[in-house]
Amino acid sequence: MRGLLLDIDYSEEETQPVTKLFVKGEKETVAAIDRSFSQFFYVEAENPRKVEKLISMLEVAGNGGMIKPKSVKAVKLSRLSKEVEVLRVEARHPNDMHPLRHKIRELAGVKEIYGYDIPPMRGYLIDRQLTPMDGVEVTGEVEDENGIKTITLDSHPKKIEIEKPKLNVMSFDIEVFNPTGSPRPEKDPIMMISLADNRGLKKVLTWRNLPTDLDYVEILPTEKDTLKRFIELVDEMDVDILLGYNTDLFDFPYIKERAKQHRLKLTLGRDGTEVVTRRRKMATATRIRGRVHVDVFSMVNFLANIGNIRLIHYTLEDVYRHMMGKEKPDFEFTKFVEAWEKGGEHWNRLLEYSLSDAVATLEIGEELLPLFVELTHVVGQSLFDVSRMSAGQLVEWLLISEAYKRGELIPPRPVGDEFEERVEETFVGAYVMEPEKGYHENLVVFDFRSLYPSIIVSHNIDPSTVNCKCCKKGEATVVPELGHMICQARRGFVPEVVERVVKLRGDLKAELKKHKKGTHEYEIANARQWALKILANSFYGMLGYPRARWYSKEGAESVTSFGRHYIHETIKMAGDFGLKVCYSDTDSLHAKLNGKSREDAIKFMQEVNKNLPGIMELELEAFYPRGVFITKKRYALIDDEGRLVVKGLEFVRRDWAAIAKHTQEDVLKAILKDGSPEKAANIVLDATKMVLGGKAKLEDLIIYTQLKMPIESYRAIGPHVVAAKRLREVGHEVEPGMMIAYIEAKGAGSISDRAIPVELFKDKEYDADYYVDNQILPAVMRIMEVLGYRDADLKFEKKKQMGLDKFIG
DNA sequence: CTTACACGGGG
DNA sequence: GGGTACGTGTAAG
Repeated sequence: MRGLLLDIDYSEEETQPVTKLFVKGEKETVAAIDRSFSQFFYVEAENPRKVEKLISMLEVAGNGGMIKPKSVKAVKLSRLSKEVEVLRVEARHPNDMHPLRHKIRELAGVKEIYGYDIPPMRGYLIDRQLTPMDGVEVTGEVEDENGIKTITLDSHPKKIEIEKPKLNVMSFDIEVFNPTGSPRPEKDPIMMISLADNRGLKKVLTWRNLPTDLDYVEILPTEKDTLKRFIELVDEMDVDILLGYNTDLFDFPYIKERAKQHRLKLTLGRDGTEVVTRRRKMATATRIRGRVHVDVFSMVNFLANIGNIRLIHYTLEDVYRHMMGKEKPDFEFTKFVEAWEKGGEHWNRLLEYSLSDAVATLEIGEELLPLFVELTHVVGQSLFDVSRMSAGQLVEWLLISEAYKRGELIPPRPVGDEFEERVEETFVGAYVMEPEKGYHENLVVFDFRSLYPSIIVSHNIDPSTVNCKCCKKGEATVVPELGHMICQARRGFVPEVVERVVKLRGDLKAELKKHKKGTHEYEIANARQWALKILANSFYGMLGYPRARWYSKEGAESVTSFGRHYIHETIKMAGDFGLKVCYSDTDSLHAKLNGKSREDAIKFMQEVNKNLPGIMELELEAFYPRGVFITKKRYALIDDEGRLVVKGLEFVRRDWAAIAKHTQEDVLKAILKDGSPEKAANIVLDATKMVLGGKAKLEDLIIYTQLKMPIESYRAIGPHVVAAKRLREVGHEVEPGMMIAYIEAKGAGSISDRAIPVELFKDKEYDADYYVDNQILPAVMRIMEVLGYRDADLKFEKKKQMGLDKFIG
């Protein structure tokens, strides 16, 4: 059978490890079963022959029996490009890997062990050279099992070229009952589940029978039936990719708990299996066998981390506005209970809002999936994994795969002292210019994104080439300022891979010109070149990341040293051309047009590019009509479409009062949208006047902070802890996870002493000074002070009015 | 001054 | 698979 390798899964059947490939063919999706893969690692030893003998006789007690290696044999590989003979040890079972490695580590003469920290699924893909989301051919015996056709492989699956089938993409979203502020999965039901797919399906499943005229609403008898219907629809629609927004951290864990309460198995798997949630300390991810669960938020977050999307907040609403240029309805989470209980127009709006979340998630997902599918192709790991990886992890898995192909040993991930030592190692990073603080108009931003990959390639920077022993004096390249010697006799592994990525991208950019924008071919080639660009730009970060396998402090600092050299040159050229550079960070250059036209700016860029060596290229990021620069790494810009680009200012969060958040937002808009710092100053004055005059609405003063532990566990008694105690005193049930909503009251004592839960605030007087001095002013002052305002200028006081009017003209 | 705790996305 | 998420903010102590 030939088809698309949608996903891969590893499990155990009667203690035998089994790898399952889910292959989407023209007619159906099958599970191909491979029982032939064994995990392995390599042992480097002083005397390989002797150690080989020791290993072959090895027996370790563990896993309820005696563990023996499946096989051991000597092979010739390379380590940092130098040939080395090592022993390949295969394990009968993945669980044997750990005890075997530890026992072997203790054998006399063993120097290092490689490749033990590659999980079976990933190792399988690398060893078999398969690419998920790409063509595969499987052969073997067919049988039906659990409702899915199964093929027991009789040979290794083969990577092939295929016409890509259209995938069934569905998005979903849940709304949950939240009477205590934050919903408690053990108690609070799921009110509704919305679904949208790429074939026009739009549905809201709910179990509350309130009048509504919305035709996409399907009413079910109970919450359990609603969940069952969701599972049924996923199966019926034969979903390949299931999308959600923050579903890893919220929806799936929540649904799982609700299903547990109802003793319902969440059998979303294509083979009828339950979803598997891997709960890790900080991240959880839910896997659905035979389908790919993609959390759109994690893709968005990835693009935010690499600087491709820059927003103040990454809510679905904000991301949708930014990416699709459309508004979606909003619904206050504090109004959920009322809508659920009382129905009416609120109920209709809640249903609409819920569906709009699923629709927006689908649209954003469809926009981003091509990129992540291409990353999957290049990196060679599953879409499920790739969509959740950081840029550094992507590069690392690409390198692991490339290393394996070349017979290069995979360095272990650094642990313990090695990691600690690396953290201690600091080096001079990129050049960041002190910005010309304040408000500017007519800005152009260039970036040098390909700077670091070009440096790595053209200067051959690799863990093995910095200060190598092989080059004679005069042969190696000398790094500016640092004096490191870079080997020129031997090509490094990292630059070789970077070069391949960069070259592939160059080819694609040429191919792109052959296609018309908007055609399928163009979109695919464009996603692919984008993927390659992201990867190329991530190698440097990896070199300097203490947890990276191919870490090289000397390599990383050599890259930044060359980088500083080039950016300084470019800044100088911009100045000579007549642009006024007001900020620069690493590989970017922000300049005022300074009377020049946009065309002139582009001419300048072309001029620079003419004189740059190799693949190095200065690119136009965008023109920005207005901007305000605050400090290094903190600035805000507005583009031609009126979109705000905010860097380093996103410090107003839910544990801040709404009045502070709104004032900060309004201030930024006044400065950037209206170009009026004066208007911004007046906004702050009005806000402080209102608060000091006792006129603020209580709901704008509420601070939401989550109680993360039982009250007794707190050593530092913060305001939300005191507020929670007060709630408990009047008989409320207080438990970890609850959102505490409180207001600061006027009076004596610390902030904590005066934190009153909203429910108990009643006729109390709020602490106006706190809201002005600790909420509004800190939120806006960073911005306002670079515009020449002091906090006293923005705090409404009667006696100062006269002077201030004069000041702001 | 150091230490403790919370934020993000979701509802 | 496994893990030290991660960088930055306020208030308590």
